[in-house]
Amino acid sequence: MRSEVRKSMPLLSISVVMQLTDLTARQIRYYEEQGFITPARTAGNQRKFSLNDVDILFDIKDLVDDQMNMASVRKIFAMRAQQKQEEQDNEALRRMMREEHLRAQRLKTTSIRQGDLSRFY
DNA sequence: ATTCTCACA
DNA sequence: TGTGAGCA
Repeated sequence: MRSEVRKSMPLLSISVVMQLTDLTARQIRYYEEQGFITPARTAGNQRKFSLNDVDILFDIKDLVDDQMNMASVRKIFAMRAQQKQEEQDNEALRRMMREEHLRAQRLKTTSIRQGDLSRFY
């Protein structure tokens, strides 16, 4: 259909695309470099974007935003996990120290000889 | 005035 | 990705 032709017609300057997509010129050029869009060029080597290009840029932007959100979520989860891990480690350490303390007291008050005590380890 | 490529105190 | 340089 001719709509594809229209959508692919190169007529937007980079400044217009910037305003439309809220992306920086740097980003737009970078995405082209990555092969996501293939804007046409004028005789003066200036980019001319089609509506399809803009459409793709919107998609890319959404994906990038999602990635950032995921990164944020991961950070939060990682911090929580780390915090819990530290709490568990601390608790484990306390238990060990308490065990040590009790054992030391048993050694002090018990009449069992060292040799026999080894059976409990 | 705009955009382009290239490069990095 | 930002940003500034030097062109077209």
